[in-house]
Amino acid sequence: MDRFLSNTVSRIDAKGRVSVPAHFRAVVQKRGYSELYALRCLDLPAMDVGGLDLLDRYEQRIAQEDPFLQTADDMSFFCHGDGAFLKLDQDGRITMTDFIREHTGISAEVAFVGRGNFFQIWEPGRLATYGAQARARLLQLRQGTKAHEAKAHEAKAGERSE
Amino acid sequence: MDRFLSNTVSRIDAKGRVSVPAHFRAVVQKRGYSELYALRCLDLPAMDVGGLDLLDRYEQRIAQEDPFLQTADDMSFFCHGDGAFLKLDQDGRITMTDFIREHTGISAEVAFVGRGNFFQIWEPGRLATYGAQARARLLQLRQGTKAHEAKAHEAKAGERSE
DNA sequence: TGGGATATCATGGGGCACTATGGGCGTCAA
DNA sequence: TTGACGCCCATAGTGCCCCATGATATCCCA
Repeated sequence: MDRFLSNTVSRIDAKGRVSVPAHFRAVVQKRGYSELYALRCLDLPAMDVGGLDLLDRYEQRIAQEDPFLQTADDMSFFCHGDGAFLKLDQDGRITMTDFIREHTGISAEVAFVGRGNFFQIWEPGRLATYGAQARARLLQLRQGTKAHEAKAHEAKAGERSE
Repeated sequence: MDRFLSNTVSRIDAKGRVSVPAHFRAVVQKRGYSELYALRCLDLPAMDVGGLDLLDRYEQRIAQEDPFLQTADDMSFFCHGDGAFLKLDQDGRITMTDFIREHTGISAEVAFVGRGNFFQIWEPGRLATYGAQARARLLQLRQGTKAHEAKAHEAKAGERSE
């Protein structure tokens, strides 16, 4: 399968390196990504990592903003900002740069989270917090607890009922 | 028959492997699943396990959302981040990874529960508790009203033992 | 109808290959 | 020189392939 799935935590070694999970590396190869790009998530303390198509996704996102406003430019600067190119060494490890650490809060351990077409890098603690929140939101959606919002999503949400 | 039916408990061996019940394996084959997709249930300490169509359904559902809104992100976070592929070894066994154990509480034994188009994996004790509660709810439903809530409470109280 | 032969299953374990992880060393630039 | 970085190797741990065993179930034939 060629999708990034599941999540793992690995330790950063004394030199600041982390092994990218073997399964993820396999996906990278299967998808033919010759290079990995890491971009700062706009609204989360995480990095999005993927191939060149990841850049397209961000450009679409930014294109949603009014080009006459400062916002679009800020967004672009923020997430493209520094060199966000990740190089896999020959043992399949990447180096956790300050660019990554600053944005994610990563220090000793890294959580890799599959997201289908790309994956994310998190500080494990923050990931747990965010994950719990995301689950709570989904549960709410499913149970249609919030009368107003639920209405809007009702038709769609009936999906997962078995 | 090509539905997952009934339930079984099997032991995990010293290497962390469990045999998937032969009957389930037959269904897997009949349905042409080449890989198994496992997903952490949103509100239960269980894993849903099925073919790739299970994942496809989620992805199609996500595609209906605005990809840059939080709902889409939450959904992807759930079905990709909390999902994994299970590999059947050639003896029809799967390995109980920490990924599964953490969510389900599984340690020494696994309960396989048929659910029609997919099946579930539980820690046997928790399954028993949950089953009792489900039966209590059904009973309450059949008896028709909230007038019998007292009864339901009684049932729950008797069977909750965590 | 009973009893053995056969197939299938659950379970255990050996062993190889690969993965994660640590560390040595040279190179290049500040 | 020092520290960041790339390249290389060593080692323990894990996953996965393959085979062996005993228990059950199924079938066939006397």
